[in-house]
Amino acid sequence: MLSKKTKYAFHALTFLGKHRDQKTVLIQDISEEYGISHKFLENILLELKKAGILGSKKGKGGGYYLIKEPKDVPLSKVIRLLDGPIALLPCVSLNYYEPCVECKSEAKCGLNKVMIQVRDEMLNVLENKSLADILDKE
Amino acid sequence: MLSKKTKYAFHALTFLGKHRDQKTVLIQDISEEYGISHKFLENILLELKKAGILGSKKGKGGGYYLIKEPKDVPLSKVIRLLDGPIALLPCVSLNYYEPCVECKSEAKCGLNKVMIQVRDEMLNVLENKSLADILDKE
DNA sequence: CATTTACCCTATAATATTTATAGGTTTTAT
DNA sequence: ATAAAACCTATAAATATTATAGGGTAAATG
Repeated sequence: MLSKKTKYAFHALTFLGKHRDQKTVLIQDISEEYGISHKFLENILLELKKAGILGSKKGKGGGYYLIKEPKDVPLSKVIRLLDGPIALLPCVSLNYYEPCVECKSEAKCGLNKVMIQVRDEMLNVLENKSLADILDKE
Repeated sequence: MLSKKTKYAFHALTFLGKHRDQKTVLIQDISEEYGISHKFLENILLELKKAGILGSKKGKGGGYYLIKEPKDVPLSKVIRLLDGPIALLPCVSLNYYEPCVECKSEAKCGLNKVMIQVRDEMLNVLENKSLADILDKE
């Protein structure tokens, strides 16, 4: 399951995607729409900004806005950013690789090999679906 | 990511699958092979037994053994048993459904719709890969 | 039939992660 | 100047995961 952080990130991105006609959107508008604590959401939006997905403007009249085209925000990017690895085991993660301490040889580990296949099939889905697909269905 | 519990379950099932010629396998043999605490593993094997995947024999000469054919133990079954939902959101889980508190209408939620598609594609992979696939690659 | 072996069961402690809060700092428009 | 709003870092609270403990129960053996 995704963490609440990631789910909230998707909600926020959806809201921002639906209001691209506006210059900026307040944190508060998003937090009220989904009943998310303002401060918690703030941290999430900051991370999305640092990742280059959102832009922001400080001061009066400021707020957040979507920088990227929705089709250029794959689900995989958001999940990796807020939740970490998509792979089911550390030893098959592309972005967060770590060896399994109990494993004597990855080359001989059947679980490792199967989980690489699972990872590739999951990635195929999560990299090809994007914020645009969510917005299309709203 | 899978929990250690689930990863250990896969290790144990792999070990039991590789020793199907024996009548039974000791918890200790498995725990030593993978460096898993005996007691922690015991809880995991018990759950696998309650789920009808393993059988056991008490007393001297006892131990665990695989009841099911490896091809009849899909990854999805083990993951659901030890880790819970496969779906990325509670509102799209088939086996552990819960509505999202922040959601006014699932029918109008684009995130919900996309995550249903993701779930179906993930399930397609996890239901069609089984312990047999792991054993084939050992 | 006593003893040993090994699974069975429940509770609880330790640790890690997630979720949430707090409080100040900086920037900008008016 | 003042108010509005994002920025930043630290820490507290809650929850989930991981691990341990200790006795209970069944079966085999001599």
